[in-house]
Amino acid sequence: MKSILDTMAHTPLFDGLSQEQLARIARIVQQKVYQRGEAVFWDGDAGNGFYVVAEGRIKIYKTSAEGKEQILHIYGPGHPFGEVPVFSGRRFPASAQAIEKSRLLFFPREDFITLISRQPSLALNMLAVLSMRLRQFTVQVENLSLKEVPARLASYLIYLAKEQRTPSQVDLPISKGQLASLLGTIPETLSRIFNKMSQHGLIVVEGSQITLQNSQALEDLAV
Amino acid sequence: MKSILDTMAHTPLFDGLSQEQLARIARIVQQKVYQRGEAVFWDGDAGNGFYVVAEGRIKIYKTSAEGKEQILHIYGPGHPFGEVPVFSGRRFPASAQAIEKSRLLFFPREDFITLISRQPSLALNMLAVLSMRLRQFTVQVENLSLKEVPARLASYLIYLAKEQRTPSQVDLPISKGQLASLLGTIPETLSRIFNKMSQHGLIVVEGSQITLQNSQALEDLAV
DNA sequence: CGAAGGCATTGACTTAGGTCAAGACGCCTT
DNA sequence: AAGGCGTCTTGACCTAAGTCAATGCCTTCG
Repeated sequence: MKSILDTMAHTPLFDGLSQEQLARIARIVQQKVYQRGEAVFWDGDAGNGFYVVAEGRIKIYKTSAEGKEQILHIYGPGHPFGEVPVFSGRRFPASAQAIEKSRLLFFPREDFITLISRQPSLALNMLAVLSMRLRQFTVQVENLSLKEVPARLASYLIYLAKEQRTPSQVDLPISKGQLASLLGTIPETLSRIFNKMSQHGLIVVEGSQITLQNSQALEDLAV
Repeated sequence: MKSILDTMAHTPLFDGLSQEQLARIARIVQQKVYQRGEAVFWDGDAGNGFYVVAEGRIKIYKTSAEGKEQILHIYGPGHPFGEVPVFSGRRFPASAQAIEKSRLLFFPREDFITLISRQPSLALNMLAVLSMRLRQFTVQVENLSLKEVPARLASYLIYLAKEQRTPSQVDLPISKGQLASLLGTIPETLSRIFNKMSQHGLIVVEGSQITLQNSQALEDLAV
């Protein structure tokens, strides 16, 4: 198991800080382990600090009154989340849950704000993190509003292939049900689209292993 | 016409800064006027600074390959926009256009980063701005994915009533066509829903003036 | 004053994708 | 090996909302 310092060293948020500075920040960190399915916080909770994933995977999501769920992000090791209340003074705008057993670092609000006031580069790193997330939200809104489900799936597969550095073979990091929720649809629809893409020779699906047979056609579909 | 300093004094981004600090920031500002319909920047452009609306109204939006448009935000006086490239180092993730004749303040990237490194409270203000925007995006994703169009419209009317401090009378700040694009739908659909809400006695529509006849029912609709 | 262009509305029709219900397929436990 | 549970798939059906086309209406401008 990695140490706190080791995890922090691999988190972009702390890039460019000296060992000494890292050590100072590490002193304010609390560590906590969450079991698969356990809630980290709920939409509307007061937040008194933010988290960084050390191990495992966390989903950030919204739920409708009827119980339908929309996943906003899935974060793995090195990703911070839950910072919005730290800087806005408002409550969490979404819920967070461990989708597998996870170890998290928790940074208390007050201490972190003190640190950031004294470390301009830490402030700039955090600004970069939030900016990248805003970027990502514009893509999600674009997908939900301007693209149909097959295009969203194609985009996601291409994105995965890039991220996993395997141009023609990807491994779904989440269940198909969760993927449906991430793409803003339901399992039945997703299943039918996987089926249709397979029939058209775009992909081969074997459980969570997807082979991309025709990347060009997928790119075209994703527009 | 308000002075640069006067505009800055009414921008939350600069809250808590002394007159002296404001004056120092004002020195790096450039001013520019945009005519109705004129583009401020395009999705994908390189950004070398961000903007604050001094007068007028700016829409931030995404366009699909087929020309459909999704509005992400509409910003009026005092609102900053276009900061993402400043901190992420990437290009603009969306386009910006003046929806009426507008005067903007432009803050060049390099100068502003220098300032922020020396002014922790300015950094924290900017973090608050970005955090509020993230909050707002979670709401937009929730609306697009988990709510139907009537619920989105009801939410928007309630939001307007609060913002305009007129509990039962609101004035649409944008055309109905633009409103459709903001809500993730098309003018025809929006028109029909206005019609249906009127028939059910929820509202009375007279051009851009909407009277809320039954706020409770609207709240229920908005879920 | 009258033409013209943009915006909004209305109607008829189509369709993507959601709902509901029934199986199928692992895969873990006993 | 058998049972059972959760996940995924398939089919039949429905509906919200998009498309296309026509018309009305208002503002602006020659």
